[in-house]
Amino acid sequence: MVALGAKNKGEPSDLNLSLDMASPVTAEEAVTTELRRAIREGLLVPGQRLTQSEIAGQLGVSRIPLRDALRRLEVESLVKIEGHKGARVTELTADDVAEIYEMRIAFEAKCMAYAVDNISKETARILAVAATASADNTLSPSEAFNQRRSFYSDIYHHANRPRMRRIIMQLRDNVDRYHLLSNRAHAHRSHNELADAIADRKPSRAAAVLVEHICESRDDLIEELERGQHV
Amino acid sequence: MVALGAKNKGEPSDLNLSLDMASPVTAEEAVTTELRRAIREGLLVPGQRLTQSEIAGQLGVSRIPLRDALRRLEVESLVKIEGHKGARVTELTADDVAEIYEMRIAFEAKCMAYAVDNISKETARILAVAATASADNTLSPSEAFNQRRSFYSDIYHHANRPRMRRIIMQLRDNVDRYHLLSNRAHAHRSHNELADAIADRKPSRAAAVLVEHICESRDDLIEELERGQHV
DNA sequence: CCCGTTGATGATGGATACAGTATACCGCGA
DNA sequence: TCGCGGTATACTGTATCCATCATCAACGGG
Repeated sequence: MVALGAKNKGEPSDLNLSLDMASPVTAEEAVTTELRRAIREGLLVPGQRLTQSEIAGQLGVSRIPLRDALRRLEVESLVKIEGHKGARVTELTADDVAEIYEMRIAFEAKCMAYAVDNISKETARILAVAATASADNTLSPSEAFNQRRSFYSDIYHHANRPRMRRIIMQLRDNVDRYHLLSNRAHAHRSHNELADAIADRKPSRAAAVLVEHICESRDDLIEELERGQHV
Repeated sequence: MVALGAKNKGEPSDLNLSLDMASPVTAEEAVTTELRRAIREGLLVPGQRLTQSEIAGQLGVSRIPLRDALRRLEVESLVKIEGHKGARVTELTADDVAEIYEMRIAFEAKCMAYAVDNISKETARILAVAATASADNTLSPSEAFNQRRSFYSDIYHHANRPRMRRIIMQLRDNVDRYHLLSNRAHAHRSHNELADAIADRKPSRAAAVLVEHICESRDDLIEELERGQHV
């Protein structure tokens, strides 16, 4: 079950993947979760070829559940499956990133406002604490990322928009993997402002702060992407 | 290859499905398209159980491509797959519909404005003609529906927002199948207004007309749904 | 008479095996 | 030497088969 990257052929497939097999009912579910995580955290880099037998072997499962997982991830735009040619991790252009952020802004602003509008005073306090905590960068970058991710997931949960929340998280997954490069200078200040707005339960202010934060993040990423392309 | 509904067991599975096999490269692709169409057009009603062997047999394929298709449709929220229990066509509550429409309004308004902003004068004229044509109800309800659907798909294509467009079409698929019941009284007027706005190339006006149109459609559907629930 | 248990049945999830297609490599000819 | 064609290979797509789990009904006990 535990996996091992061994047969590097030419692609940089040094990935070591493993399934936890804790909660999921089916292997396909476990594979999907693991692959999604691997892509989000950059273990599977954009453009990388995903050979079915290879990945399946590394995960200790057959090709069937792996294919199911790939189909799902394709609808989530994390991989691209082509005819009889195979699957690859999707690559994003600057335009793609801009479009994704446009959608994120539209939905996340709504959800943030709804959430802050709905939550009780105690919940607001708890979430504000979580916001400041996720700004503390005493932990590793990837850990901090997961922290922030679950923080937003928690907040948006209170917006009572399950479908919108799901789309938001998918959109985040699509761009998050590119954020390994970006600098996170103003993240602290933004998150603290957001925590204040949440604690004070001011929906429109929270949404505004969030939008500004997302815009900064977007501009960083796009700049990084375009710089990388010019090289 | 041609299918035939025969073995009704208890569920109202009178469906007759068939694959065209024209363009698609893989059987899974054909199955996905056909199932999506069947769900959108109401051949597969919400809540209906989708037994793998049955559907696969009716489509003349094995269970494998069918399962792949189901996985995709699950991410699109058209079917719900549960553990070891099977797949069903998803049902929508009034809240779900409201949420979906909220997202549609946000995205479609943007796309309509972008599209009208981008298109040339000739394209505007062509699209306006298509808009009025799709309002002419000399053809069957389902035909009119597909006409409108492809009309919007065409327009949004000019918005240069491929991801947003894809999400929009998925959201439409999720609610369209409930529109068989709804009355389409004001559709004519709205579409004519929209055609004018497009022909005049006024983005904000086109978006406003569209939003109003979508809102009317939403209210019709929600009212219908709640009436159905109270019965 | 009711309820919990247990066995049978059917469907789903997964593995193995096979067919078809795209790609790469190699040889041939200009 | 370069371009082209053919074959060989490797991977994908699909079908068939097996294991596992859920559902339901019958049976026995309280």
